[in-house]
Amino acid sequence: MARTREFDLDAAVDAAMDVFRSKGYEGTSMRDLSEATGLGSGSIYAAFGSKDGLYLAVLDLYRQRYATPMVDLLRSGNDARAVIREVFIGAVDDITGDGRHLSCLIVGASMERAHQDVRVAERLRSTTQSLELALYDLLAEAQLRGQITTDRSATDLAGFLVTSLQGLRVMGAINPDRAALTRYAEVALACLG
Amino acid sequence: MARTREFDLDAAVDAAMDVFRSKGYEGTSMRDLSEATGLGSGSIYAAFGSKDGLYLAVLDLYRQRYATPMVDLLRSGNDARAVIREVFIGAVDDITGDGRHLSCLIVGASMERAHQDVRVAERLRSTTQSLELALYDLLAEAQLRGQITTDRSATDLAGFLVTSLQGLRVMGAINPDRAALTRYAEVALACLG
DNA sequence: GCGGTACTTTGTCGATCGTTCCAGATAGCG
DNA sequence: CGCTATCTGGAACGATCGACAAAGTACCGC
Repeated sequence: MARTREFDLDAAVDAAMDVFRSKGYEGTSMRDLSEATGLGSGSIYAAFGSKDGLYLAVLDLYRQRYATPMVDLLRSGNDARAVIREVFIGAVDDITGDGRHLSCLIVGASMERAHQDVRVAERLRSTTQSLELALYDLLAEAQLRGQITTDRSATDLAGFLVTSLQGLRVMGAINPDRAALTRYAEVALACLG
Repeated sequence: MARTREFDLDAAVDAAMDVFRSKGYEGTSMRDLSEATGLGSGSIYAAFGSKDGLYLAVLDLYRQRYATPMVDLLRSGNDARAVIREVFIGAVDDITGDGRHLSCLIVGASMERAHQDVRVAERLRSTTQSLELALYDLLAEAQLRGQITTDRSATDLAGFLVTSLQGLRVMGAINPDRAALTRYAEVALACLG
């Protein structure tokens, strides 16, 4: 080994995340990424190989930071309705959190990149599935305990909830009205019976 | 006056729509648009002024073609639950219709353009609002007739349904499974009580 | 402290970006 | 039929795109 890397790789991915979230994939140039990370383009290419490579790294960090904690929360063993509400409220907070207009990378990638890059599509499917699965396990047990409706299968309810979450992200991008989004989320929660 | 315009302006916007829907705004080049419309770039700039101008024209055509009929259907005076189901089924059909991966321009614009172009943001808000309003009128009357739940205000139910519709578009982009999307839509409809 | 190696920086590559301009073609008017 | 205003396609613009190579720099093992 020789000279050590001077910059924090994670910090660079973190900085790049903000850019991709606010400008999208195609709307972000290597120059934008250089400025945001403080790295020369050479360093970026050495570390990530390409713009796509950096984007994938950003997507993975995003999943690790936002999707994984969500799944963990759902699997924490607490009351089903309570944790699901917590997840929804947390999502609304994310959406309306600051005025920096940082849209959800998952939804953005779904619209812009899923059809162009199979690696992105795989990650999106994987993320969605693990979220659906965590919800399914939670809902199925709650159904057994008679805590929520059995009119619909746990599978359908789980998929529906994820759909609602994605919908909230879109609505929030159009009109970031926290009170309204919260009420919409409450309607979705009420579907659990 | 002298020479008249030779090409069909609407047809050009129509052709451009497919490109923007499959590649997004930033991912579409003027070359793509020239090829799709069969026009030279000079003609495009003469007719629309800029890439943004053409995009706005495309967005307006999209609203006229998809959003307006939806509103008309909701205002047709038929049974609330039936027309709402029809709207949702129609949306699922759109999403899974062909294998050409044409994503919803409204959702795409919400994610990619709403934060960058105020004219786009205005149109998105206007479209969403007229859809919500049509749903509100329909739901409020159905509530009076005792056909749907009064646990939630018609306003919240309307917003929730639009949110679900947007969510279906996102989920469809990740995994265009018509049967699954239909079941998720049915769960949303069941929320009407 | 020295050689070697990995990392960083800088400059630049050809391609392509959105846009503009121009020369030729064409249709309406006198 | 000639004139001319307008439209057309394509050439060309400067800027910027993603990507890369070479040169400089700092660190490790010896």
